[in-house]
Amino acid sequence: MAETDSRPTNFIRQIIDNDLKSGLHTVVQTRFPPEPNGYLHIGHAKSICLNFGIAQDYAGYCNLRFDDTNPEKEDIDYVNAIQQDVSWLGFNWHGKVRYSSDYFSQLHAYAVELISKGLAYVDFSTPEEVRQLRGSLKAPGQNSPYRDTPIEENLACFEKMKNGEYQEGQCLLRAKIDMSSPFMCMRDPALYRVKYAHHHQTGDTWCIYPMYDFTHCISDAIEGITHSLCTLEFQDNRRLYDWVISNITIEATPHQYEFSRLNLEYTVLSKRKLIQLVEESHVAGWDDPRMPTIAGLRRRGFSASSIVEFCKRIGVTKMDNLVEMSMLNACIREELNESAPRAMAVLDPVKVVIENYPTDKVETLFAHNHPNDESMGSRDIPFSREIFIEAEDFREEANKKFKRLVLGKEVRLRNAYVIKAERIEKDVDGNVICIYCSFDEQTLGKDPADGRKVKGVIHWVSAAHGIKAQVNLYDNLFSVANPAAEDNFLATLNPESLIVKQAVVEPSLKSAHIGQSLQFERMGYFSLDKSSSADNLVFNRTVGLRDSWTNTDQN
RNA sequence: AGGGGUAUAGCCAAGUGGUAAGGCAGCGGGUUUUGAUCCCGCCAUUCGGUGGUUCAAGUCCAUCUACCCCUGCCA
Repeated sequence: MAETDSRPTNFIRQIIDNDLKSGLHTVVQTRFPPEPNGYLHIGHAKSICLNFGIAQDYAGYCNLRFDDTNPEKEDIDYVNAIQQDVSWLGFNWHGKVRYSSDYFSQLHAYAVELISKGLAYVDFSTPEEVRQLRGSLKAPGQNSPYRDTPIEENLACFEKMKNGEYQEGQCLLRAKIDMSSPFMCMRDPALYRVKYAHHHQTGDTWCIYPMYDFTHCISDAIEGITHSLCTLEFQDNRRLYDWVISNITIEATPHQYEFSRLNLEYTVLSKRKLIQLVEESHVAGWDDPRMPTIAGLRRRGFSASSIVEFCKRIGVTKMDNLVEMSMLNACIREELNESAPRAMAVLDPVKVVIENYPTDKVETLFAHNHPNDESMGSRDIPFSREIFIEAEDFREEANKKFKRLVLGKEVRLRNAYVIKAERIEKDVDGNVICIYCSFDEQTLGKDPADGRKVKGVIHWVSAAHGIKAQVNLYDNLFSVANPAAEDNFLATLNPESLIVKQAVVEPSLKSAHIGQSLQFERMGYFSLDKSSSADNLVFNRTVGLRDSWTNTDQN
């Protein structure tokens, strides 16, 4: 298992340590609050690990709450998928699943309280007028003409809003705060808007829906959340969060703390962009193995523990960041190196005929399933006169740096004999279609008796016994490190993010199960795709092996 | 004079006045029937810049610079 031993330390945990020490809190309560408008991605995993991780380490609680205040963008399919992903990552939420919509009645009552206190009003300005009067970053805004409507009239109007007597966009409930505040979100922010939309939880009960800023803080307070953790872009909103809590009658005083969101090289992590990739079919779906979604990573072959480990390694700060993909890859490699059984698969087969090997002979060779772990057992591998090797493992001529098969030279067949390339056959285009070799029958399980050194080792599969399999090789979805910074991120999609190979794999792989991870020796780690069937194996490459040779200019 | 934030190695990130952790990447070397793994070693005289306080500053003060966020009836 890939796992660092120490507990994470970050500024949020330090705040909690202090709150516990000072007696401000005795129990820590957090929450993970996704909006069900898309699938969870690795950025959410960071937040999940932070919130649930804190609950675990401090013997507190973490709620799962769907922030479902905008029915137009949300869907029940997403709420189901999100629950699956959180569970798959290995976390258990406290009690039942919560929904902001559970609190619609209470939220409504708090809105009425604000109106009654003269702290909120119904504005009949058009969206355009509201925008005009808001002012700009440099200039203060101006009060709405509806700002001084008497309390009783506001109460009546809000009641009409709730009863469906106004059209969408005709009016909205606004907090009465300060139109000249340097915080734009404090310039009389919208609290409720009219929406005749069907809600996945509340159906058609409501035609007015509360805004995020009004809903989130109150939901936190209702649930007894002590530390409400969100990302940096909500820092300004914290003023509104605190304003609402301090102006309504509620006991709890949750506090919001912000950390930086995760940015990962060569991919995008914004819900909007991810939705676009799926809807415009640039990928095969939310669980396309190239997607940075939890579902995509899972199908790619990433384990939950490797994702949790990744989140542990990247830490939690307020610094903007762009994490290298190598960080994520290292987490899964480290784990799979220990846990994945080895096997041999030839992705680009070229035929090898061992001329001095008996025509009809079939030997059953033996191979360890793991080079450093005897407990993982062994398997049988058939060997015969005709085998397939990787096309790139043969060259007619090469310098001494090339430790594979070269015409006239020897190489070791993994788990088998040393062979020597004697001659080749080419097709009309000059492609090598068959390599004729001889083998040294004294070299099974031991070095040549005469002491000659054979440096290279290559993998192979018996031609008569190997089984066909589709192997999907994945590369970065985008060809630039930070696609989100591009004017048109779609223009930087990597056309070679998926390369499909018709491979030949050793027969033992017939018994692999869906989702199983394996190492194809010298090729990388692979996972059996969910589309696989007994007579149609499909493997996804999770990640390649670390390679200090093919990336140099040695070849 | 809009406001809110952030600057420690290629990337991530500890550090909370006492003399720069760790991980990823990279670079040497050893072992190896995976160019993998594993093992050994190297990788910030300096913390965005400049001043200042102090016996002592990445940590405190001043000032400058760069970058991110904020003008949805999205979250």
